[in-house]
Amino acid sequence: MSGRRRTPSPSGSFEIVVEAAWLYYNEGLNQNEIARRLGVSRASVVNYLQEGRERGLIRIRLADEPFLTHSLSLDLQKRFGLKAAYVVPAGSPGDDTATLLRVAKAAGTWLPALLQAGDTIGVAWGRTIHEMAEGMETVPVADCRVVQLTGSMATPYGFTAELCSARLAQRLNARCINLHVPAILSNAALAEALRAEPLIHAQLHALGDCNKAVFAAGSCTAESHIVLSGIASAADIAGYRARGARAVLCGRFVDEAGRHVPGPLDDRMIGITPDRMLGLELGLLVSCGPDKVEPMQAVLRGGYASHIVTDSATAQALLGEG
Amino acid sequence: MSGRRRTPSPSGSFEIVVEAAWLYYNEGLNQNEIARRLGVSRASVVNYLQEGRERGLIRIRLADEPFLTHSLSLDLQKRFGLKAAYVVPAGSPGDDTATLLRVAKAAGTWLPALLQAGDTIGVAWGRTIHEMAEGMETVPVADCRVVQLTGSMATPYGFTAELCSARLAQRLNARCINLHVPAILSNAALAEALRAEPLIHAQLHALGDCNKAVFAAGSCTAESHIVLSGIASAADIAGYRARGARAVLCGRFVDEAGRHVPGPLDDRMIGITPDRMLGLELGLLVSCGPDKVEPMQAVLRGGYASHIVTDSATAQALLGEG
DNA sequence: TGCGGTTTTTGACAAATGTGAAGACACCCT
DNA sequence: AGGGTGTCTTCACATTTGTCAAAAACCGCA
Repeated sequence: MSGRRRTPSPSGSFEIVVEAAWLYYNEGLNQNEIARRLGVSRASVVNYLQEGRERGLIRIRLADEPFLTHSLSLDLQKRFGLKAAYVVPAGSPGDDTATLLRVAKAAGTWLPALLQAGDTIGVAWGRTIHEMAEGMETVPVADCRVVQLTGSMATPYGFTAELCSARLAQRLNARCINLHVPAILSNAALAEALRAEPLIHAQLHALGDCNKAVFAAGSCTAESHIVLSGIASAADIAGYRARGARAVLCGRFVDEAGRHVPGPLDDRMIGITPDRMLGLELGLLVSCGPDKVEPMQAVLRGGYASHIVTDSATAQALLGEG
Repeated sequence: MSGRRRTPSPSGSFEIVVEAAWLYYNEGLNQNEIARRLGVSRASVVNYLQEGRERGLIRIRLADEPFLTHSLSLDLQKRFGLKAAYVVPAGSPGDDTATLLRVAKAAGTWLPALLQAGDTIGVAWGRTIHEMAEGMETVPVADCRVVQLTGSMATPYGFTAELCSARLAQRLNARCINLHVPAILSNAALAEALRAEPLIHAQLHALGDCNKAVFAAGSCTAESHIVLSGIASAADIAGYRARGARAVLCGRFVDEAGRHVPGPLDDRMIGITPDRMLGLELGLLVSCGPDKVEPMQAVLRGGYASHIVTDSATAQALLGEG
């Protein structure tokens, strides 16, 4: 749990680390007894255990059940026709970052249970998704692919669409299929030309192989990610909003019922379209925060999600209105 | 991990337990910080965490990988054509009970990963199997059934075939199909009559639905379980052994190549036969100890197992001879 | 409102765990 | 052989965690 420790290197024999960890976690001995049995000082036992934790030998997690069977979970499930809803406690209200990290963490621990060997998982872009991939443990999924659902974009934050998918792929020991093009081009002709490029074409084609997807709901306001990252201008947003857009899903605008709201940007964008995100085996919506309530509702009504991860305050808000 | 604690009851709100556990295990705060945040004494935090552990909210386990990728594991896998081999460190040599508990524990943590929704799991009888079921955490598997592969028997130990399957079913939240008849009758006619009983017949029929099985290898000697529990006499064993029997699999005798060795007891026994244990999706052999080396080799050669759990000393012995 | 009985919380102490600097050890290079 | 270099271990101390008995809060009931 606590901070860095131990002398540098990866240490000699792993055997003894395993033995110490076994005695400590499986047999419940304390460090003194272990030290005696192994014939080393207790401090060494501390080091072995530390190394075990660092190397991922020791896995500590909270059970999923309490979060899945919470009354808010069941309500969300029923209201929006979901297969399951993971609701984490909101924690300190006001601290949006803390809550976001909780939701991301929860998504990261839950995700492996939702995957199977052979899956192809589409991944969207966003802070939550990024934190999810970053913070999760490595859990190999056999014969698995991760594909990037949207093109790249200028990054006002420290992460990119590539990073989201690459990191997740790494965590799952999956092959990563990136989409090495900008999310938006300055004109439709160029976008069209790029889409026709063999390499890009193949990558876009791979999107059709996705049987599962992980995404967030983006807000459709002047402060949204999509504006800050330069995909759309505040004017664009205003225009879309006037035409009913209430959420952003993988860069595309959708209205309050989750229907795609086409517009001037579509032709210039490269990435998955909403129609292709319907009917997947798994659609995992990972989002939270008061500003995401409206977009989440839109995405949920559109039927894009079969599963959701959020916090209790957001869940309450989702259920409260309408 | 440590001993009993806390005042009796199941405590009021679970919310705060979850919150404390989240802060402690997911966010790495120490108990003082948590106490401050929650506005309670640190002692209360200790109690919440204790309760979380008791209620199964907090799951601590060692990763499977090190045990599956150990060189002995790979050797076993290759030598006996297994899909995977879980080899735990032998620990204190000479202390057979300690090793058996390790193997049982390992089997219990590994098993859920080998199961899927919809499985029907056949379960044999034995100390190892019993300890496995007893010591494992509850991990619900959807739409799952556990069936008892052998009839019941007098119990010189504290457990029965019923208990093995019942407890495992409980751990997996599975339906349990018991076989409420003696494993052995005093004469073939009676056994025949029992087998024809509608209720028993249906239960025996259910054995055919098993797609997975968990079993141990029994030794074929005068000291074996099968003698101590009164199924066979020392004389029976001697006879079978003279005819090549080297192991006991679910109460039936098999030779060094794992072929069924028929004999006088078969007609009087009620339970699965070796031929029906071949070709399952999963055959999990869980055994260890020097006396089990010969029987395990027989069972492995017979192709009954696709997966195995054992300790490193036993693994070495299995590989060493022949 | 006051009173047994019970559950929950807490403060003070005890035990277990974590840390940093110093020491031991092995290995390699000359 | 000698000395440098890096790893691994250990000692002495700091921090964190666990325990117990006593106090506080709670609850139903007269």
